[in-house]
Amino acid sequence: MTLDTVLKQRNSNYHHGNLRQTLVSAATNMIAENGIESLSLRKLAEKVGVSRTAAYHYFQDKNDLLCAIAANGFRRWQQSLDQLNANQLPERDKFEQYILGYISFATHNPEQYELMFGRCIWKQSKCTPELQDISHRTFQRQVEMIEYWQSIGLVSGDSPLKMAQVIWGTLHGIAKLFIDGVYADVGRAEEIVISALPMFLASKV
Amino acid sequence: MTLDTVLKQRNSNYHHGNLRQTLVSAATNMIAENGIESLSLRKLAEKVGVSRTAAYHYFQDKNDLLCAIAANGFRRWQQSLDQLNANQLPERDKFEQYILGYISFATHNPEQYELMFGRCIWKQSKCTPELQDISHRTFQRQVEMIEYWQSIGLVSGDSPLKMAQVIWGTLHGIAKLFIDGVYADVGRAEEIVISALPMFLASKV
DNA sequence: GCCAGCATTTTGACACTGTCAAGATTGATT
DNA sequence: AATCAATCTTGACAGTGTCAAAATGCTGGC
Repeated sequence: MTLDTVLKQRNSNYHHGNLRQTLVSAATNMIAENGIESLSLRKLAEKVGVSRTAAYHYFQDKNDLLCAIAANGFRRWQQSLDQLNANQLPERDKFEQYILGYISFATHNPEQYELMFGRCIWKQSKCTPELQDISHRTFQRQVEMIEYWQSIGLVSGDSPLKMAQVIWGTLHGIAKLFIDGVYADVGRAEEIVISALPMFLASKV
Repeated sequence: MTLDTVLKQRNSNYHHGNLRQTLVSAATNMIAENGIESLSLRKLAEKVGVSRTAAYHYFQDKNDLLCAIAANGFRRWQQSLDQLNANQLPERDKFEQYILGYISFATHNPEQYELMFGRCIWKQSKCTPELQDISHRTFQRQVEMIEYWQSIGLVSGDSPLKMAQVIWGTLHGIAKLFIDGVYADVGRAEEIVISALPMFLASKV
């Protein structure tokens, strides 16, 4: 596809060029601004400059689109894990960075986070194969990281798997209490999670 | 109001008698069965045998009704705390019962729990004065209980308030991961939270 | 160069939702 | 018995997700 083909396609609404990706990113912006519940396919279509049902050629339904947004979130989260592992830090600091990174990701992308880990998609267990796949891999990876930190004696607990689930639970819970507005001041989330850190560590240093 | 007045009111739809309470309890049942998102005022009205907009005489809008359900949830939760405190148990066992009770309440009333602690009401900060009041009292009480357990050396941590928030976060997070279907088998929630118990305790017994 | 076929987008329609304004019904009070 | 206020209903409107059928434009084969 040549450049002017793309440009020509930009002008006409027909054969938009990359409507699918445009829809996903526009939708991601819209939920970030006004929340998941106020996203409608019609407003999205209008924003993108396309008719109300155009999205149905790329997504089975609204849920399918939301799954795509969530999957993107997992990709971003995976990248930040890669970045963390690339650093040559002492494992204790890595663990701390992991925890802070989790809270930071959640509080800076609350709506995407909700799609990734919230009831919206998982409860009705209407989960795209793509999302199923990447989320499962991410969960797995998370568990393995914590299991590793436990195996080197950094993290406490007897059952590695259970401890991983507990730690994840703590991070998720603190994140959600702030994100959802039960606790008011989101800025305090990191502070709270730092105070949870010694709880996880085998030697309370 | 005499008995036959009530009975007469039962037959006619006009002057139902206690429509407000009927609506709340019917709605509570409906969300328990099919989830919050599939509750509509119209289906509710039909179930109760009343016209679509009848509820608007008792509730400002749908959110107002949901707040009433949440407030009821807090009342129930307060009662279970009363019951816990009435028991003459060693404090360690009380703490364990508290934790198990929390998870049990959440997993047995997932939709009501979501209304009490979830984004649905709090995020848009559209919170009834009644709900504001009782929820605030409950949060306060919860914090005080944990602060107490900490003051007698049962629970670890330096800042009592922060530790209370961390513990609550952990319970909330584990509950929500199961409730929302991120973790599959809800039955394992109690098992997980029990494995988190030593993490909270000052002496790991 | 043109046409068939295909991918892509639109239009029309439907059932469903929350909510408002105006009217209807009924029990209680005078 | 008449009036009033509380209570409930009807009608209406804009907004939603989604389906079926039609319209549009690109592309490969002649």
